[in-house]
Amino acid sequence: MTSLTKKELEIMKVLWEGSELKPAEIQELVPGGVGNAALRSLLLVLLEKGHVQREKRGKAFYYRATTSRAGVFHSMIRQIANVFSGGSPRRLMAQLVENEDLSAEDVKELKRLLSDKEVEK
Amino acid sequence: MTSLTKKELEIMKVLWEGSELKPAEIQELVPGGVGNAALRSLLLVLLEKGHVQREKRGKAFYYRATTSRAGVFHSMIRQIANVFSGGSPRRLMAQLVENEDLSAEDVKELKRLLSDKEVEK
DNA sequence: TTCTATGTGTGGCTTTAGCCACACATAAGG
DNA sequence: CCTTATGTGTGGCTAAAGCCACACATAGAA
Repeated sequence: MTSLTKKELEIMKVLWEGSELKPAEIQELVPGGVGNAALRSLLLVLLEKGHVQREKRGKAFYYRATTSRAGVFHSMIRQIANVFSGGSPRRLMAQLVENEDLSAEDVKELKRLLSDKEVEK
Repeated sequence: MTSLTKKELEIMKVLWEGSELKPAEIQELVPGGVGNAALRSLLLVLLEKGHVQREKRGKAFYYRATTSRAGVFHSMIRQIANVFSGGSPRRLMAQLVENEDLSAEDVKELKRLLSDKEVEK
């Protein structure tokens, strides 16, 4: 899975949330902001990399994501884990518990999720 | 805090683990591998960005990290959270619980960590 | 049918990342 | 003192990221 640059990721974020969109629509939703021509260039790159497909409807191309949000998430997490926790997801999560000050409620919720996980095994 | 590129991050990883090192020493430890001259160029960039300091001892400069591992970790996590969980660390962790198949032992350990967190509040 | 607003394709620009060759400097050992 | 192994500084290269101007195309309204 070819990796995504910062700007490409912003675009994928929009597509993961918005299903089928044409450039002008995507443009307005890109978090960092981007010109129309620049956006279209990036869409072509994403097309080549296989991260999106497009289909002509009327005058415009409509784009949709083809690579899964979860897959990209997973590989980004793995990269971070490699640097900060020797590749271990568990140790990564442990560091998150330490560093990202969670509210008492957050902690409760997470414990609940983990318990569910235990049961379904 | 200026952000780090892939290669710069690899170098910082080495420095976070190795305290005071000269280029030749760093070079051998960089995970992805890198030429000596290339490495030194990157060190100068890191110097300008304020991520490292250096001090001459004998013939060589010895480098050490000045930005904290935890700080960089935090900001990288925040970036990922922005894309994948609306900026919320809790939801990020929830996604990790869902996606990163943890062993039964991992789950237990994490619950324990969370319980500790609860107590110390 | 003609016009126009909306899209597209193309070519090319600037900046940054990443890398390296080569000339010069110098600590430290003989 | 002289040599040499080890570092450094400089200048510059290529590839990729990110961006945009402008000419051409055409769906759909008038």
